[in-house]
Amino acid sequence: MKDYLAVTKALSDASRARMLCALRVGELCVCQLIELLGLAPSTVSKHLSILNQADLVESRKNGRWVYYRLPDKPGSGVATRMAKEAFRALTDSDLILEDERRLKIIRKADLEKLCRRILCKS
Amino acid sequence: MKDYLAVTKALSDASRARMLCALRVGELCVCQLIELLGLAPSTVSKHLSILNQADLVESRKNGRWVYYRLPDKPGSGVATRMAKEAFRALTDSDLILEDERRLKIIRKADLEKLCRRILCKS
DNA sequence: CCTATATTTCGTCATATGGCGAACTCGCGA
DNA sequence: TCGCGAGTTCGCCATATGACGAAATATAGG
Repeated sequence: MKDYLAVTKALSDASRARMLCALRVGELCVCQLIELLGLAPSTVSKHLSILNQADLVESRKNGRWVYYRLPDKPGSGVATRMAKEAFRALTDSDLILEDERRLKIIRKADLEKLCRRILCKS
Repeated sequence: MKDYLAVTKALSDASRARMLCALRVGELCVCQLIELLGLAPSTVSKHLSILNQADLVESRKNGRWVYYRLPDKPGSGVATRMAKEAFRALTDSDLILEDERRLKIIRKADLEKLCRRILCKS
């Protein structure tokens, strides 16, 4: 029940659901997710921590940047199964489709410039 | 996204998850769920309302009693799919197994007596 | 009709959650 | 080694959530 609640609570937030869906294209840097969602860095970081504790994402540190991704070996646990259904439920969502469109642009941008842009905003 | 959030939020609470699992044995009267969970009638009613709005349960009124059940025709929507995974994740939970044990006793009890017992408690 | 009663609705409270900015951490480059 | 900067942690605030009891609603039975 504990695992189940961690996963379902993690999935039951729009921002976290958007992040998960975004990560289907491959691993993303935190600053790319910040740009996608338009939220404060601290907020995005917190969301990622919640997803991580529910085993819905994994992370990798590379220099100054931290990359998040969907689990490498999708296990047979609660997280994998529920995430799969979440994806199925959301792929047709306007919000998610719009995110995917913007993601293409964001991924093409240079990470250095992307991060600077976030700094200018705040 | 709206439907998705309604379903996942509804599923991400222990009491509501227990109710859903309990309803797998068949329809149950509100007072039976009150007895099972040990919560106040108003609290249980609120939970059922949330499950109902997410299309996770249906209700039927019969005289003084209201019966709740899992959807008759399990559609192909978000609710059905996510509920299925919830069941799969929880069937081995100690809490759910204990609930199933107690449910057998509760279902044998007379509804009149059961309701009176709740009144005495509160 | 009037009463008893199963359920729901409403108001209230304590806690949980999501958001932010400030301060901290840690790795890279000057 | 010093600072810059990406990411996290912390503290705070506003709102959402889950719990209860009291009051409202609806229905069976006298």
